[in-house]
Amino acid sequence: MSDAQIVSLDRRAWEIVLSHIEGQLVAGALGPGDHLPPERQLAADLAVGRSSVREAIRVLEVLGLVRTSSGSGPNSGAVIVATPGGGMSSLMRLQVAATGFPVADVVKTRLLLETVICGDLAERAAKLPIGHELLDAMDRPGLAPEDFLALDQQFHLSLAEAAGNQVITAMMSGLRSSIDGYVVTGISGVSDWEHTSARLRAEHRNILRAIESGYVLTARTHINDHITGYYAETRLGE
Amino acid sequence: MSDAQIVSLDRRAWEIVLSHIEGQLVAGALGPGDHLPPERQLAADLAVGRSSVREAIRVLEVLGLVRTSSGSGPNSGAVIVATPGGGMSSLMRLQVAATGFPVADVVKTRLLLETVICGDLAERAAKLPIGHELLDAMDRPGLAPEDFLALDQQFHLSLAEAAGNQVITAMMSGLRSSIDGYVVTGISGVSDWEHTSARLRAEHRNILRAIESGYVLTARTHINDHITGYYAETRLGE
DNA sequence: GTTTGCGTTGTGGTCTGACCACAGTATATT
DNA sequence: AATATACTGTGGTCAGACCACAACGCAAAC
Repeated sequence: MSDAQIVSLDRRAWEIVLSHIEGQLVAGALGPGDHLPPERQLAADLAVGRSSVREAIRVLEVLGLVRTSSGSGPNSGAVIVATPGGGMSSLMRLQVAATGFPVADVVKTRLLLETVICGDLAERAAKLPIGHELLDAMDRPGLAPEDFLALDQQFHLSLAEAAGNQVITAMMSGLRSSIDGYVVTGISGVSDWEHTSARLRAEHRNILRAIESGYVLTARTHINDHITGYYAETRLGE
Repeated sequence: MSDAQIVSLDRRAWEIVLSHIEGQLVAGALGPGDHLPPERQLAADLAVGRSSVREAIRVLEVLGLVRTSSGSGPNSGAVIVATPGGGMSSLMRLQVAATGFPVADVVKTRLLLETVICGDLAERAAKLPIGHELLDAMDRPGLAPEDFLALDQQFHLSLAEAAGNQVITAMMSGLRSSIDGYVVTGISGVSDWEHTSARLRAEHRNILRAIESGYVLTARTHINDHITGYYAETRLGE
């Protein structure tokens, strides 16, 4: 069921380009920080049109594998970057938009992953200084709901990063941004934002305390209730 | 840090096209089964070049949102399909190739997700007729290792599908195909394939039995040992 | 009347060539 | 030596021209 790789039996020209680059990646000939050849040269080398090269590079860009910049000098051109978060976000956001991913499934998956993350962190009794900083920032009075949610996202993402699994971190990033629109819209349905945000902040503190104290089950329960409660309040995930 | 959507403040022309289509998706003006306008018309409508439209559509295609076909008639053109598996596979495969995703993290994530899946299925004591069919097919004598692994992949994917979470199913699909090359290469390091495949088949049966009997913890343990054992044998995930 | 065959039409797929904007770099000017 | 200027190479974009392909419609043949 997997696609044919490396061997360029691809029919469309842009797939030839994509396979070629992928082949160089797996062979180690290309890696993070390296520059792709200029589009014109790549087109000439592979005997395809420049537009086909561009389509392939466009795909790589959206998938978070390259960053392109115009101009001249060492910073120009297409550079391998391997930042999976952006690609995962685009993918999930569009899939949710096209109803390929039900919002409820996104919410459930987030709940699942984050519970595991917090359990892992608690088992190691991990210290989370960045988390404390973000929570302090969220305590600022008069913080707009949108800014609060942005910090909230950073907080949860920092937990994923602390867990140290890059795949899960990217997934969490994608999951959150895919329902970001719904989350932001959801706050309009909250009657007393002050009260809600105070509760969320307290729950965050509890989660952090349980993790740093090494209370595995408590951490899991807290994060589970935290997420479940918020989605229940905003009528999401139904 | 999500991207700006819908509002076309995008700088690059292809992003305008992508935003436009995404906007129609979230608005419900486009959905699975619908046709995108012809490339030429879309270019004219949005006042961009056709090549920019093509770049956007190419992205959507790789992400698993549209299927394109030439020719005329109701089957031609770009059709919304929302098949997330392909997009997730491309993304993860390329990220692994570019060392954005360490193989060890992929393996850990798969282990995590599949454990949860089997636990869920066991809680519902789900019946899995498709799983039995696949296992029967894997019992065929003289089956080539590659074919065995293909069926193995289908078996594990069928568990994910049975669990009913489309996000997790897509993730499982992507995770597996991203390390497919390593898995296939790994069998060359197995000294006695007959013995190994017999063990794998037996473990599959045990997993299925535990699930259908509703033994949650047993199912979880079995799937965990099954995956861990295989990766240990093929020296993967190190 | 039915079937067969062929041209028409509209779609994506591709290539070519031509610009533009931009950012470094080299050169000339002061 | 400092500054201004021209040059070069990069991605970004567009326009136009083909091609292959699949469906449709109409006409000819049966």
